[in-house]
Amino acid sequence: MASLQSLRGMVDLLPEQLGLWQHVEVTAREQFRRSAIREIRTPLLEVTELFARGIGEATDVVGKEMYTFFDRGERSCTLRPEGTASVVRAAIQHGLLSQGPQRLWYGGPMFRYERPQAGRQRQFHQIGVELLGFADACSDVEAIAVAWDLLAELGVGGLELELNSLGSAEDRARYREQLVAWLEQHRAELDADSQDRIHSNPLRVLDSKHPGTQALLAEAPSLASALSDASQSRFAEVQQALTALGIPYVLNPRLVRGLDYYSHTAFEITSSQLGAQATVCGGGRYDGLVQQLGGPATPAIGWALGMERLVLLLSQLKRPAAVASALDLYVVSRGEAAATQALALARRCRQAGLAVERDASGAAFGKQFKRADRSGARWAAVIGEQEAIDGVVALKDLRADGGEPADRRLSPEGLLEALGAALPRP
RNA sequence: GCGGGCGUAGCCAAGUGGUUAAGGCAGCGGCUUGUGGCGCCGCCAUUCGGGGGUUCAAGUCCCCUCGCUCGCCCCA
Repeated sequence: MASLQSLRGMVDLLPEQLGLWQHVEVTAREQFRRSAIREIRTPLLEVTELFARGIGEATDVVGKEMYTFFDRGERSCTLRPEGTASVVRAAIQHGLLSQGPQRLWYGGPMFRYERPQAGRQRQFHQIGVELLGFADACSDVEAIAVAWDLLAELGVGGLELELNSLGSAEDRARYREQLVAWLEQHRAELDADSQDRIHSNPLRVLDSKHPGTQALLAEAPSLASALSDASQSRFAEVQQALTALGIPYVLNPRLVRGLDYYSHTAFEITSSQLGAQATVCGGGRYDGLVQQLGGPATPAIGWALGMERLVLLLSQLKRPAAVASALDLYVVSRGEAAATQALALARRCRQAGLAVERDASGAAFGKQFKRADRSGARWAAVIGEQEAIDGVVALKDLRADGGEPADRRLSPEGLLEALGAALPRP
């Protein structure tokens, strides 16, 4: 293969596919606008330390999945593997939090060095929401509802909301001790991966898919029983609010999530139609992160949604979202003088708001009309040698049946007027 | 990082050791130098991801390599 290719796991998005993407983006923007959530954009590249401190040194993301390199100033830089740490960094850096709670969303590419598979790429795209400075249980549910309603609005069905509580930082620390002690006692019975995680990331052992380990875990101390009374009643509040909003959920006590910063509410929205990578949207509460990154103590909740996975679901739908506004006008011409007039006409019509394509081939009219037909345009404007001399254009309705020559001859302004009347104006 | 599957044209794809690499879509040209959708005709892979080997003979078998893909892992 002599020609150059994109890097493994880095995919091109072609015009044909982008109709769906743009539909998602427009719908999401509208959902955020209604939800009083404002956009924030942060750099794709950050100092490595941000992610190491924010996400956690022991996590897989930081430990083995980051695109990290030294720049010319010998600073260690990393392509962002997720969005939350950057948003929090930006909020701290610009004093946003001293202006009160922040309701923010972001979107764009993320990078993780993993083996690609269905629903997993090295460069992928997320849309995410971060509510900074919101402590109450209803805010957790508000965040979840924004995601849930966005997916509903897009018409994605068959989704499941999985829910768990990781408790407060103290609960988690206490439980961690219990769990490590128990795991140590049963070390020999665990699978190799889980053995490695006993000290580095014991909670993840709970989510092991190894059948033997799972069977054994039935006997392990449970996270739920380690929650303080306050944490438990907080979790109950979240569940009540979800019920009040009519959002169905299932409790998943094994849901711990891979990033260190989560506490209390953790959730994932999954689909059975995505293959092994079933999570479309995942998130949770991260009350400690802002302070950990040097900001004021700030409770927060957020989520991220995988664009590729969402688009995958959408493209499986029977009724794919209506895309691509067709062309209004296709301009056909023949001869040098006509080409200039065709260009001028196309430009004039574009200035008036019409979608116009001009055939630049100079080929036989038969060919040009074939392309005009395929372009999906509603009308064709014809400028041949005779029209060029007379300073007129012939207008032809491409939705009419036959192949008879266009008979309406109009001045350019007359054509504009005729089309303006025929087309619905926004 | 570890397993499985697969690489034939822009896309889909037949071909399972015998030599002229089916077919379809798209594209291009013509029937039709000034008028589209249908139809018909023609063109479009000196070569089967790349390299080496076995053989009289390799797209077909073997080895290596690159890539894609699915899964493990992890997560969006």
